Amino acid sequence: MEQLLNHIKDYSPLSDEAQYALHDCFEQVVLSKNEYLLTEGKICRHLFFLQQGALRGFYTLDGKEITHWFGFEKDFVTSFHSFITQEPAVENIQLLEGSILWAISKDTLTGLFNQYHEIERLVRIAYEKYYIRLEERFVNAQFKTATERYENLLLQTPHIIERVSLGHIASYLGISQETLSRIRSRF
Amino acid sequence: MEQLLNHIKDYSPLSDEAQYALHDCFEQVVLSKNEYLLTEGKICRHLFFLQQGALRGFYTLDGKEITHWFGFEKDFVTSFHSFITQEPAVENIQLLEGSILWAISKDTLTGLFNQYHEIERLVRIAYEKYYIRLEERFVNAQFKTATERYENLLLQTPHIIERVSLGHIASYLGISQETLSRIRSRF
DNA sequence: TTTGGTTTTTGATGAATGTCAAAAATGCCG
DNA sequence: CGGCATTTTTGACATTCATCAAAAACCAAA
Repeated sequence: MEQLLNHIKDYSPLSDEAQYALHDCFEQVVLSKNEYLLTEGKICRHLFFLQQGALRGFYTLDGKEITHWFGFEKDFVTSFHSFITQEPAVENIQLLEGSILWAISKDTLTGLFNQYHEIERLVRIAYEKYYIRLEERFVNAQFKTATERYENLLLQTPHIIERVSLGHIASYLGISQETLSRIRSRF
Repeated sequence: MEQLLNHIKDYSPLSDEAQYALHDCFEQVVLSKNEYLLTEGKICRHLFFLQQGALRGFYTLDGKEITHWFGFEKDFVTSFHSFITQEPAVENIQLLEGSILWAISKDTLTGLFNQYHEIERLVRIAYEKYYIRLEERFVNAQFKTATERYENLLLQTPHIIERVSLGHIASYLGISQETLSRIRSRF
């Protein structure tokens, strides 16, 4: 929980009062490898903070699993579309490692927004960071070659390689496992 | 200006007071076709609401222009990364048609956030919509074929076809102009 | 309506990447 | 340590798409 509160301070400073409120509203969730945080068709009612561990978001297309994002330590994770719209999720969230998370429900968060302007600000600022991150991924996806995408991954988040299987990384980069293997073999 | 205030109400209701404040803080900008709202290397200090017209965001890569987004009526537009970080923009924003916009500076907006919780909420909600929109584009970019991306464009925003040149659309879809021409020729 | 510039189409070719299948390597558990 | 399941690599081939070049269509201004 301290990790969460400390991390949050990097986004925007919070009054003690707001921090206490947050402290009271998050609940710990512990899951082991391969378990699911969310499955397709369910409505995602919580936002999670990943304190320790790793997970992936994936959906199924033509019988194949497409991993479109990973979550690691200090990431906020949820099925964003479902969480915001409260419609059924199109994706699954699966643990890649045993993990410790902190969960807050959408209703509770909405209540905090009403009570604390500063918490809504915090989320506004967090959104900005996540938007910029997604923008970069988008530009990579659309306008760079497979090799460039892989090099970029090595530069930006080298730790992924050690914790995630080749197949999942290939999917994440939008290329086949075989192609990634070949790219890798020529450094 | 009424379009702007009306549009904003779709995101989140606002008190009269907050509406007056917004009204006072936006300034009209009128530009003609081919003019630039922003050029690469400049810091983007404003957020714009596009009341009437069309524009594109593009950057240069290997001597070629890559159009990565379009703006049309009722869109909020800015160079997001530059606007948020106040670092030099990597992109250009160019008018595709003569347009009417409303501009607010970052400082002014920040001031409004401090004064009106409800305006910060409005922006938080707007971010959610824009984030979901970008997520969809990302999935399209990374995991769909050129043909599927074009079909998707026809379904979701058919009006683009009539207002934007083939070359710009091809770039936006991440494919060459020739390939788009061929896709189109076989319906 | 002619003219010149821009945009779009068409054709030929090559590079990048996907698919299928099988072999090799790795890792886990008894 | 040995065996089985999973992951990764390798090979052959097909497909998609980019590139280059040229022709055709379109459009706006004189």
